[in-house]
Amino acid sequence: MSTKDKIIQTSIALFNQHGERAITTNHIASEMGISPGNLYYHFKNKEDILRNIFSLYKNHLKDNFIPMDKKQDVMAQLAGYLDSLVELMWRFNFFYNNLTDILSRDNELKAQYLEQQAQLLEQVAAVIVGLKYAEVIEIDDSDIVELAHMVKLTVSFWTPYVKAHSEDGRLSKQDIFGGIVKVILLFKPYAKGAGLDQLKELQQEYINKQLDVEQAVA
Amino acid sequence: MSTKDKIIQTSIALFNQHGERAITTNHIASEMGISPGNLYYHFKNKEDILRNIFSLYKNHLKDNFIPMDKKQDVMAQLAGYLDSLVELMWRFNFFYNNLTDILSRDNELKAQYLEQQAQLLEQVAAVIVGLKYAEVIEIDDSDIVELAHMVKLTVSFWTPYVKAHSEDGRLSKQDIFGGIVKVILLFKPYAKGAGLDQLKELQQEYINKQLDVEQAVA
DNA sequence: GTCTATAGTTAGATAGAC
DNA sequence: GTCTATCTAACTATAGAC
Repeated sequence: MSTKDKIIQTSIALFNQHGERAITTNHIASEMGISPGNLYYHFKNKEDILRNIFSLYKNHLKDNFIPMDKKQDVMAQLAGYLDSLVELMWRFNFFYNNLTDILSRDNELKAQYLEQQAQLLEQVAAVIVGLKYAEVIEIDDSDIVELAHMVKLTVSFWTPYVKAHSEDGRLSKQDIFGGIVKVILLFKPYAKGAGLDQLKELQQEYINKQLDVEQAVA
Repeated sequence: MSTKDKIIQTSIALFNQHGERAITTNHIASEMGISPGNLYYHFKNKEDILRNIFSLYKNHLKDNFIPMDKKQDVMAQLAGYLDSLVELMWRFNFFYNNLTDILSRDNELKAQYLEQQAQLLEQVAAVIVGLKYAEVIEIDDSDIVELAHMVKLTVSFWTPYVKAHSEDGRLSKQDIFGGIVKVILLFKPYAKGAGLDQLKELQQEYINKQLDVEQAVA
């Protein structure tokens, strides 16, 4: 791995462990065993590192949140989206913990974030519409965007919520599954008939993952 | 107002405007026209100020989130709780924006927060139970705590969510009403019959407040 | 591409006079 | 209770050698 990539990966790991605020460029360099000067050869400043991390975040969503295929099984696609969200919430959890601060310090990043989130809202709304047309759920059209916001809010802030409620402020991968259980909870009261049973089953899968002690804490 | 109280009020105002991270003890003193030394006469350090602000937060909830009276109108009591949440979300919005950081820096505050939030969870669950017994909503007992968590998550992180999505990163009091609309949205799909109509009406009230340009931006 | 050394800045906090 | 002066520590970033 190139030094540049290693700086990005080390930064993500340290930010997730200790929080973006607590980690300085010196900490990152020190953890890697390189000099601060070398870090600044590869990145203009800390914001430059954060922008590169955000690119990874964007790409993850671009690669995994592809539009629904109406000919395929809707529930299987939903499960795929939820799995990709698990990865997102785990890998970039530091980002949500300091979202307001990070965005307020960098207007360019903020602009990118706004654009990306607007697109994500569309995509989430499209999934809800897909569930509606597949008759998994029944929902007024006027509530679709509102529900999409709630899904986004939950995905974004589940990890800070868990951290705030854990004694040591730490997060395990299993905690993430609890967030997915909450996302499914958002859909569940709109479900009917066979759709309700499917959602309950899917929710139970994530409840099991959440409780599974065998689960690796990567 | 005593200098001590004025420091607390000024801190809240500055933290809400610029974020807790961006505001130093010097900024607070300067804004008040007092010396940094004077500020440190009244407070041991920045965390000491934050603990005092958290006391106000706790007291607000203690005074406004009193247990439901089953003999009184359930919907009226719900409306009262929601109004007190508006105040909470507005007045202490800086706190949620930096929740992870603030709690990770002060173990004593963290302990207080954990205790307070555990109690709040009970109270929110009790309200949901109240809505169920008043037959406003219909919900499985196993979902009540999950839904209570979602209410708490929404109340806590609605303001960071709005800030992250606003061009200038600023928040107006009207934005808060949008969060209450989301809380009601959480209940709505569980509602039935007359209860559904009442919830829709209540939600519409907050939608109107959200859109009302006359609303003061205190 | 990497290092050492360090400049420049700011935040947090204290000492001691009034 | 309030001020001035100041110190320490830490963080960001750069210069210049290798």
